[in-house]
Amino acid sequence: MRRKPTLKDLSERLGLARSTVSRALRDDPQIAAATRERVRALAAELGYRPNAAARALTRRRAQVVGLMLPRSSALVFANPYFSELLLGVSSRAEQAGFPLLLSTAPDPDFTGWLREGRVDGLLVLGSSITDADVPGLNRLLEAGYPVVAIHAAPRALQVVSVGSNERAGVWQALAHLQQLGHRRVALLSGPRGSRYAERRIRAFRSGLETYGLEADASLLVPTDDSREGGAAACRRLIERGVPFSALIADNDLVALGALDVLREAGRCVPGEVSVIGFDDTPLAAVASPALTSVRQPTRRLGEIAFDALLALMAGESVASVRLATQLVVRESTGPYVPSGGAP
Amino acid sequence: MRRKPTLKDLSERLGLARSTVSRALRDDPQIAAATRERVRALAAELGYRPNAAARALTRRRAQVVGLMLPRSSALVFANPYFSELLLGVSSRAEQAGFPLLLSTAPDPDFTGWLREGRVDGLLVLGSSITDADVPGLNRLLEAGYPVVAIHAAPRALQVVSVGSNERAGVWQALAHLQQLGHRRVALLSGPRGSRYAERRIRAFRSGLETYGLEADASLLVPTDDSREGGAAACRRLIERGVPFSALIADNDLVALGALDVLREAGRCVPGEVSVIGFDDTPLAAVASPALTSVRQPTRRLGEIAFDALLALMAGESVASVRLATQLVVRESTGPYVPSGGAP
DNA sequence: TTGTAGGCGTTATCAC
DNA sequence: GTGATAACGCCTACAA
Repeated sequence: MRRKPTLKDLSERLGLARSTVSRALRDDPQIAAATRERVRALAAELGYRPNAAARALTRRRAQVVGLMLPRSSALVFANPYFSELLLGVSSRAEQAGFPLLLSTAPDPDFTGWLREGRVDGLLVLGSSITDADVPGLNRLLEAGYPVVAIHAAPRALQVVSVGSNERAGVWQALAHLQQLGHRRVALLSGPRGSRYAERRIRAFRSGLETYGLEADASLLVPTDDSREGGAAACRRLIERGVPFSALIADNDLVALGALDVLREAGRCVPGEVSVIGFDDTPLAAVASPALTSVRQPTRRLGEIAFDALLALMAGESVASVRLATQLVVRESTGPYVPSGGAP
Repeated sequence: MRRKPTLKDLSERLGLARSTVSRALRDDPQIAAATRERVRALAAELGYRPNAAARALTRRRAQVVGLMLPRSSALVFANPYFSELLLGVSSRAEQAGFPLLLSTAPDPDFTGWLREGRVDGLLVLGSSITDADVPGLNRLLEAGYPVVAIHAAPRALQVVSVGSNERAGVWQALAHLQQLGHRRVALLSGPRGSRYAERRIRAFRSGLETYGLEADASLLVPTDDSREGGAAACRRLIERGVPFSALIADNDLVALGALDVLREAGRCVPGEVSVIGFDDTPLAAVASPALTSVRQPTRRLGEIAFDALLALMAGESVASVRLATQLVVRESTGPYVPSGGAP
């Protein structure tokens, strides 16, 4: 592979100093128009491009931002949710001239890229941060490295985060079901023990109380956030003979799994059971019956997260953001009809 | 932000030469075990990490590979197809220790990253390469830069490509329809003029002949590869009164659009019209009726593309690959039933 | 086994 | 306006 041309090559062929050439290429106002043109012409001819590493070394910034989407967390790309997020982030990053360095490692090294100077700022999925990661990340944050968490991160982490108001989302779902007359609502939650799941479970419990719905521990089933997981959870509910006339799933995939099982079991949706998904991914609209789902403004979230990071990198101070969710009502929810199972 | 520790810092605090420290950290066999431990201990204590830019500068490699998924081409992330691809690529990249630099710019600069030394190799979506890009890319390839195209690239480009056998895919779809007794099959193709679409149109035409199906120019409608585009195309077909009993869509989204319109129009699928999608994305299984679709081994494609790139970077010679497609039969195709429209 | 002395390609700081 | 020169942080001969 032929050597790439460098500033030195240009300067020698032009009989100019390297510094002059460098300035000419970045149109420094103090350079004579004539020489600037000479330099640019040759640069174009040789196909010169400044070396990124050398530039990063002297400027002390890589002009890259990192995005960590650990595969472990919620199947990443298999979940359309992440596509949306990536779309939001990447569109802004592109505009700002910061390519994205992407990691999907199951067990991510949150601090490495930043400390190596590989990236100037970092976007992380808050839900993928474990308690074990907190001390390292906190040290980094205290040292002033720009980091933004997407979705809520552990409380102990002093990080700027950008997310949606999940509590309100859960309540919107419950309010809708209550208005339809439902009283026994199941929750197919996320993996037991994940902060993320716990948060929604808390929201669910308090919502039950607020809306005067029945609280019953057997209505709460954990899943692994996949379609199969949703199916398994729903099956468990049915096999145990737990009466319920509506269910809220942790995401649209889980809801689809539940739909599969309800169909198998001959329970009509929404005739006998109402189903609500979460995230309002493209799958929701395609499903049959089309899913009522709690929309998170995912793409917007990605955009806002990137903008926040950029501001942090510019030394501005930035506050965390919580966007509103919205219940998108489709065909999978309907009025409560007293019948066989539910009392 | 506190200065990051460097080799110099370590060496001074240890009373060693920078080179010794450097070697110790990369466990050079020629370093005394004792000093190695001393060095590592301090490095750990200070949280030392070698600076990526400096390392890239001396080693002449960035340890990064680029992936260009131009937004313009087929809606990128909105299409689950790309999620799969990204999943394949990133899983391999992760293993190999090469973070991915991602570009989604609508008008990508294919050669920039490579010439800046920002990446050591490049994965591009073949379908996004325009004829205008060819000369620049060819120069790069001749200079020995490692590039792999995913899916077929322009003929004129001497690039290694990894794709699936789309021709065979189209033929599989046609064979299936022929066996079911269909004679008039429509094609909702990709954007007029895209190489990609032209390729499939050619495959379609030759397939019609091979399987003895009716060739009729009015059965060929271009779309923009979106759900709305599919709907529009199908609507056009119906409004023009073109008789058809089956259709093949350019991708699953387009097929969904067609499904929407057929339902509106009161044409039963698969009773009156059979529909076949392309790509077998997760949407296909969720649709109702579930879509028969031509599966491309998309994730595998991503893996293979990355592996090929790695081999190229290692100086090995690599051949292009064409993987087999597979027709996944679901509910949207059925036997031809003579009736109203189709002769 | 360790140290010395460049060099990687760019930018920034002085001079001229 | 332009030219030397010294960083930036690491690596690799070559010495010792």
